Amino acid sequence: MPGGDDSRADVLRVIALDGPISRTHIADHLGVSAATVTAVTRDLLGTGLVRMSGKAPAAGRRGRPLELLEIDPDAATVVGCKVAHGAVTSVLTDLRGVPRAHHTSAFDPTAPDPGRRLGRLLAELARSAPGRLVGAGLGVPGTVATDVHGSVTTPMFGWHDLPLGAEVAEALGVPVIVDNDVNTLTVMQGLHGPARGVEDFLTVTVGRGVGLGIHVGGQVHRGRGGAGELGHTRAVTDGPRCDCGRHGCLEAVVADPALLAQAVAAGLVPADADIADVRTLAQGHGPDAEAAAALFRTAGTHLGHALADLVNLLAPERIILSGEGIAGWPLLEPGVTTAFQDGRLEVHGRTELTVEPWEDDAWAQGAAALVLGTLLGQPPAHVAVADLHSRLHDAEAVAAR
Amino acid sequence: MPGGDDSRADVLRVIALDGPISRTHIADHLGVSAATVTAVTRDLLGTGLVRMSGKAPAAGRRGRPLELLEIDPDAATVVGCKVAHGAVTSVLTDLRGVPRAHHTSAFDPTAPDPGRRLGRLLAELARSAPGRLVGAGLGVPGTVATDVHGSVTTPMFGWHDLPLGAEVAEALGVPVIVDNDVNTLTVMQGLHGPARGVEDFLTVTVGRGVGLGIHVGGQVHRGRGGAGELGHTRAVTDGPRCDCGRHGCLEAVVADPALLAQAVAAGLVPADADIADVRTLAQGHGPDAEAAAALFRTAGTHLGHALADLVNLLAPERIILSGEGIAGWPLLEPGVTTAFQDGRLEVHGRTELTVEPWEDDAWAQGAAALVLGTLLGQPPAHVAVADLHSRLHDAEAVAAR
DNA sequence: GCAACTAAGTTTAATCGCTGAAGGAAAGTG
DNA sequence: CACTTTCCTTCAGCGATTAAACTTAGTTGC
Repeated sequence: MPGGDDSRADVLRVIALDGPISRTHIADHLGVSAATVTAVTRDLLGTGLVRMSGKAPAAGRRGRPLELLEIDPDAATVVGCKVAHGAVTSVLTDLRGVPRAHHTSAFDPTAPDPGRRLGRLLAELARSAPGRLVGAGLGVPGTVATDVHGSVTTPMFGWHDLPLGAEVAEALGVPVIVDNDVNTLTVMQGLHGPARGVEDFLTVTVGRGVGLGIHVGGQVHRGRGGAGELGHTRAVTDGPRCDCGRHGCLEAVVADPALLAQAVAAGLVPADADIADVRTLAQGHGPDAEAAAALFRTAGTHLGHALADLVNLLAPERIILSGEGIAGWPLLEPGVTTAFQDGRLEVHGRTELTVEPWEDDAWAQGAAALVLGTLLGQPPAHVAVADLHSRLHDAEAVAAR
Repeated sequence: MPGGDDSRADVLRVIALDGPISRTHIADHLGVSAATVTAVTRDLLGTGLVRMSGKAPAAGRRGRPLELLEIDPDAATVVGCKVAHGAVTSVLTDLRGVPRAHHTSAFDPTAPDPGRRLGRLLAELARSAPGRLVGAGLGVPGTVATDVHGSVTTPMFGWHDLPLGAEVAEALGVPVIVDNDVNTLTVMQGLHGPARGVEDFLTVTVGRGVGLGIHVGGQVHRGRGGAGELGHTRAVTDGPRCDCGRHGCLEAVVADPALLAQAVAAGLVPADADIADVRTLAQGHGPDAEAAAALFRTAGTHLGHALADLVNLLAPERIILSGEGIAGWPLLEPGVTTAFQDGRLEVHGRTELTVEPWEDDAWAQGAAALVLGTLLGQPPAHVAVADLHSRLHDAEAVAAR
């Protein structure tokens, strides 16, 4: 094989991320010689994973024009999927991570046999794939063990060490990577989002719970599994009781259910209201509106403090704030900004805070990106079925038939 | 050069860390062929960095005996140094990181021109080095910028962007690596301490302040510089004022000065007492002793909570607790253990907490280990003078004369 | 004491990935 | 049409690595 497996994956990655791109630029980008790139791309073109995509004028306006190379979108397909509370959102992407199809299905994670049902659901979806399926990524709430079965523990779903990855992999017949949903979003940021190319950043999501994705040294940090439980760090001494049994957890003071409960308890909204009602109220006028707005401001302050502490601990270049709860950002913003500024040490004053209201699609796209990252040379996360690369080679063999 | 620079450093590292060791074992360890190891070790033996150290019986009790190889302790020397408040503690180590000489000198970091004074001090020490000096590591409190000058900002010393690394490097004529002192201790753990070989662990130090060393993915995490400010995360809502200007910082409730201040304020000890007096009191009997013990218990609870939150965030395999303040461990222990158990999520129940009462020497040894890590193939930290490796090659040239 | 055996370490020829240099290809320029 | 510029390819050579054969240095068993 011309160009070792490493250069191969390197070149493929550059084409996937920065394509369409010329061979000369790939060589510059990777710091290898043009000769190497010629050899490797010849191979990639042969397999059908990569194709030519027209020409562009040379750099100095004269000279031989560039031959642009890009991923063939129809050569291989990856499934990305976010498992949420009543529905799964899925995307089919090509090797660039660009979505080719979207799908949302009702899904009850608490009903029996969720792994096999999800597997069937995705297998059905995968039939419409434009290229050969080479892998699937799943983003789930809860903690994912670092074993080969992609075992998931999600109390909210009643899942305890559910071998989700293995079961879906069996149904699909391709490798499956399972990860915490916040991590999938984090991977997404690093590949296509505002944190593209940033080594150290954090993703914080607010919604039903509070999540944290930790990206350090160019990779998502998972620890021994279950890292990122920002929601269950202590925000308030002797605070309200949290679902986890402890008191004063961040989640118990800033997540949507907590805010809703506070509003109900204060008699601001009826017991059957939802969080959107509280937001609407808070954006109006009058004493009730001000009381509601104050709830958000206080929550924002707690969140801002938590973010400041994260900056003090990890010194990231950037924090990206997302999740459904960010729909209430204008209400949270005053509290967050003030506490975030006050809580940081001076040396960390340059950390940027970005707010990104991602849709569910983005989480699913991140799950696909997780697979792509592994295919394109990043260390694997939780792989449920062996060797993704061999699978890609299979795909090449088929494409080259 | 036989064996690329990479294999060379790999082999040297294995010999340094696991030596005395046979060629066959090195090959197994690195996953390379015996032929490669033969070539590389011949070269290393030629330079004098490595030497033979006897033989050992072969694996199956018969067969040719193993020829053991080890680092020549006299071939090269590294200086490690911890700059503390009234003194610097230094060690000279060989390439294994084993100390060959210790030294402590009075040093006033607040007096003028600290960089040049430290440089002269270390240059004097380095004269007694048994081998050629190849680098120096400095551990300092405060935050170290990620520039090439090893710039340090330590308010306690009145240092603001002091180019400590560059100044010491000029005096010594060798590359100097500067890092936060907790990070040097952390590197030490990973190489020779209880966290040897552990990918993800944390070092927490308690004393004059509260420090945190973050080791993830096999490396110390520094973020954009100044990561690990655990002491200035918020432990108590509306807590006592901290030196940093904020309120309720962990440091303001558990560090030695804070405990002392509390004891003085409660009238338990006179105003000119020190923290050791408070500990002695707390270990006695009577109402004052109990009141003092309660202070430690409360502080321990705050510390335990902070540790639990770190576990929830980062899911490390292990936390190592150290620092001068750990002299009071029997007093802190009840609070720490309870809060640490209560505060962790169930999934993180397996994280181990180890208490290690390191001496100042260990910090200095860690600073030396920082240089060794870089020499032996780990990514560099903050290098003040270019290319450590070329310096090692110089050393080889001399040794091979 | 001497062959037989075993395991460690060395030598050697071949392979592999990569590169520099030279050259070919495709455009614009005068 | 020659000339320049830039991109891409070809090709010989280099250096790191390896598998396989070989040497070395011990123990074991007769």
